[in-house]
Parts: sequence; structure tokens; C-alpha cells
Amino acid sequence: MPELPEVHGYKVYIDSTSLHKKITALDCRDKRLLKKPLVDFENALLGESLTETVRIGKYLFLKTTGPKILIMHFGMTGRPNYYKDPDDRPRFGHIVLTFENGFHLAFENKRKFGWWELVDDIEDYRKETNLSKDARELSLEEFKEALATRKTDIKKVLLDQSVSAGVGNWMADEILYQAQMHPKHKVKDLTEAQIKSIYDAMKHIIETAIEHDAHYADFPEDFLIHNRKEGATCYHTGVEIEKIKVGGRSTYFSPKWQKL
DNA sequence: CACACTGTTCGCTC
DNA sequence: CGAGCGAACAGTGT
Repeated sequence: MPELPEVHGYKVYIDSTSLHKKITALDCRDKRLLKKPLVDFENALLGESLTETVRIGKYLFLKTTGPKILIMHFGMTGRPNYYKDPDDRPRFGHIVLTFENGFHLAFENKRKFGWWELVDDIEDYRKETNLSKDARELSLEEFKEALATRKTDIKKVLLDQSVSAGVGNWMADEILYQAQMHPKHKVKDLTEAQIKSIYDAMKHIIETAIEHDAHYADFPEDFLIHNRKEGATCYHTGVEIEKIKVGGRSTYFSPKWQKL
């Protein structure tokens, strides 16, 4: 379930395996994952190399030696997989790049919610799609500004990629747990201090998660993620974690710790 | 078997 | 134009 810290790891992985190698083949098993015709991807990638990657939230932009920039979005179940033997193509490796050294980069996507796109310019794309700056780089001022026009539940707003790119379902729950904020607290009712505590929690969680390579089991013991399941109890209060729906998503929180 | 899960996107209302 | 809402999307896992 790739959110910001996981996609950060994918970036590091691709940087260390797949840059500066000429692309000799592109195989796509399911064209629904492509936002443009296959031939456009062939024209943009074959004979070129990947040169540099830029991550904004859950979006990974791959610059090439050509004029086009490849975007990978991993959806809910995606990950990259670099391998040598063609027989090792992963079961859900629906798109595969082959490099001149004979290695392959598979775009694994079990549930096919991920996709590839081609664009000319990252900033243009970011503005066209209302994608916020990456949560890791967002300032408190920018975060406040993004919340200023919003009225609905804080959890819903945190999931909006135009607010703070990269926050997903587990991170939103973790942020609100650490900021001791009820997921249904209305954004219009938040005080400055509450906004700051949400912002601080977000930053702390992102950096902690990246430090631990998004390996949840290694996170500090006071993180909700260890108890983000039915029947578990809150680390701080010992009270049972509750599961509710907010904005159609499953939401776990501690009713005693996160008051409305 | 019916449903949960994950993130984005669409279509609609206001 | 933009906020808000709910459904839709795919398909494996339970």
C-alpha cells in the first residue's frame, strides 16, 4: 500500500537500479494501465535512458534522455521490481522495460489501479492536476493556506492530494492519532495551534517512516499503526481502537485519546 | 459467498 | 470555479 514513504523507497530503488541504461524494449500486457497509446510510450522510451527521478507525493516522475517525462503512479498495490532472468518476471508485472544490459524493470500492479503517463513538464502537470507540493517539503504556511477554504472532516481533507501530496489512509489516521484530533473534526473549527500540531505530526511521521524504510514493524511503539486493527487497544489510554467510515474510507482512531 | 481493501477519478450538486 | 459527496474502477485476499 504505497503512500509517501513507500514511494520514496521505490524512488531510491529505481535510482540505484535503472538509471543511465538504454531502454531496448517495452512490453505492456494491459493497455488500461497506460494513459496514452502504447506507441507514444514506445516513441518516448525506446532507445532512450532514464536519467533522474522526482517524487511528488505518491507520483514518481522519471526524466529521460528524450524530451518526455514518464510518470508512474503505483495505485494501491504497485511496486517496481528489477530482475535479470526473463523467467523471473513477476506474476503481476504488467509493464516491463528491458535495458541494454539485459535486466528488466517490472511495474508490478496486482489490482491494476496504477498507471503510466507521459508529460513534457513536471510543474505544468502539477498545476493542471492540482497536485500539492510534496508533504515533505510543504511549509506550515502553505499547509494553513490549503486548509483555509475547507470546511469538511479533517481526515477527508488530509487525503486530498491537492492539500499535502503523499498522505494516504494509514498516514492520515496516524497523523490524527498523534495530534490527538478526532477524524471527523471539521477543518473550519480547527485552531491555529491544532493545525500546527497536525502539521508537526505529519512531518514527524513522514521522517520516521522514511528512516525505517516504511517498515511498519520498526516504527516507535507509540505509533497507531501497531494497533490499527479491530480489537486492538490504544497505547496511551488502553481503550479499544474504534473503526468508522470517514469519506468512504476505513478509519481507525482512539475515542478517548482523540476527542471531538 | 459477499465484502474489504487501496488511491484516484468521474459525475453530479451546490 | 471549486468544494463536497458517493460511486466506480480491478482483482486478490478473507
